[in-house]
Amino acid sequence: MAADLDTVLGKAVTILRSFTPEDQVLSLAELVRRTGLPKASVHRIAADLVGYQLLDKLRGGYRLSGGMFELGLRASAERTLLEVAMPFLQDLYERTHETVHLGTSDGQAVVYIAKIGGHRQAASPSRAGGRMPLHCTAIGKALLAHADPELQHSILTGTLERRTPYTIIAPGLLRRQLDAVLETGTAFEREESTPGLLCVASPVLDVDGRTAVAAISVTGPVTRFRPDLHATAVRAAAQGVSSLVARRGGTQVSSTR
Amino acid sequence: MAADLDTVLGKAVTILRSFTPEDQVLSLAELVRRTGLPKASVHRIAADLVGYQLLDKLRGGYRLSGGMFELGLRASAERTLLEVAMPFLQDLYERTHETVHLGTSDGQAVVYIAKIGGHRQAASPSRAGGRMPLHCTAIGKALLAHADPELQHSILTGTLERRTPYTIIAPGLLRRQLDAVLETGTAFEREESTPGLLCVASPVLDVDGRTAVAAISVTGPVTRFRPDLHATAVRAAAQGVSSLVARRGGTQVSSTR
DNA sequence: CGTCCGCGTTCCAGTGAGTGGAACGCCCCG
DNA sequence: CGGGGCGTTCCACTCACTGGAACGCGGACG
Repeated sequence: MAADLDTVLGKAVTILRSFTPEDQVLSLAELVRRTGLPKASVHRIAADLVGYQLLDKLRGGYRLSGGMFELGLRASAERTLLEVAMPFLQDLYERTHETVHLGTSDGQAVVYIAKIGGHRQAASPSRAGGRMPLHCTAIGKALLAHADPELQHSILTGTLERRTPYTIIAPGLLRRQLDAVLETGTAFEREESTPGLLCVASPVLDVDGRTAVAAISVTGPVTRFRPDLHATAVRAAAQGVSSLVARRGGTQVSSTR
Repeated sequence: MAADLDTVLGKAVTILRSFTPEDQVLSLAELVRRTGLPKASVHRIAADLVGYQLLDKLRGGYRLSGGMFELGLRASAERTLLEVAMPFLQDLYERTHETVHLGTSDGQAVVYIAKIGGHRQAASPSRAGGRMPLHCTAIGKALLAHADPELQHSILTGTLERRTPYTIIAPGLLRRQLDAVLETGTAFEREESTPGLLCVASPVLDVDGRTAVAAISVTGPVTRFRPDLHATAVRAAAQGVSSLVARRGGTQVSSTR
């Protein structure tokens, strides 16, 4: 795990990794502090990295460069949905500090792939691998809205399980909500699956911009959670994942580890 | 330019760079061939890179890993619109083999920021820095559709310059096209600015998902170009840029080089 | 004005990390 | 069985990398 600090490569990687989304530009001294490496070494290696277009040197410090960005993009293709999504989920959690979920459909129900945060609320059946009905979760609605007509029909005409007093069991209302999802790109849930919990979700779309590969959501307690405030952040994250997943066909959901 | 091949770092970078979107997985032998480095060195360095989570080793070869991807994402924030967009423009060009444009609005007209391809058609006023009216180009329409009402109004009620027999000069029709852009995320142009040229464009949206930061387009000759075939690719590229530009406020259009 | 501090840069002699040619084992194919 | 391509391992040489130290600069402070 710990990058080997006794090799050039290890030092270089350590330097590159000490940049964070918060601190884009780091001075030499700051790099020395963060990495614990000798000043001269950091100076030399950073200079080399600039030469290799992995860092930009600007007055005031260094910055990860466009070359680095491009290299990362190349890595995004052929990547697993989870791998691509994870940074976005992290980011989303940083912004909202509420529980973040990534989920797909197995054709009948929501299947949760990943969950971040949620120190506050224990458990919920949303642990990775957990399942929940499509009709009463934000992720489910986001997926269902983009699902093929048959699935929609079978869900809408089937029994809509009542999980809470607020679960929507009227097909007409649900239908209208799904239409709204297509228009706004955002799905909501208000205590429809678990009392006290609100949720916003956005679909991760395939290249065609129609079929949903997965959906991302943010969940929080009725007491303080304002779903609409996070709607754009959720949508942005979902779009980000969409655009990266979309490149080059392979939509393998699970890791081949 | 040429990465220094006599240093560990240089070799490592060379190895990383020899992965392309087409060839995701490279065998050791293939890496040796591409880099021209001695087999033993490639083997050792690749192994190290795996240790640093920059490469995955899987049966059959190596692959840029999730760690690499994440590092690239970090580099995307604080990046210039052009820098972020460029890889997507490249990719779009690879797919379509038609002229690709990136453009913004300066509040009155389209300003072209970048252009790729177009060996076939000479010039056009679209060279980076060039300007074109908003009402008769696909990029212009994409931008205008998301512009604030005042700008829309002033353009629609002003004189719509007739550049070709096909230029749309009826405010009503233009208005309807702009509405369509908002719905579909795609803007079209058919010989409205230059005889013989068709164009598809999609807006690069800001975090809020409403205001357009820029737009991306693909242009081709009437003779063979099928705009609708490329619509999804263009939209995907634009969304990709959107999601990356959206992270962390700074939308600086030009480079600070 | 002098002093001090933090930062970036440069120097340089010592040395061990990196080097790469070569040899090895494996598998597939003819 | 022999040949070729591939991944892996070995190892003695050496030169690229090391990092402590010294330097120059600019800004803050008294």
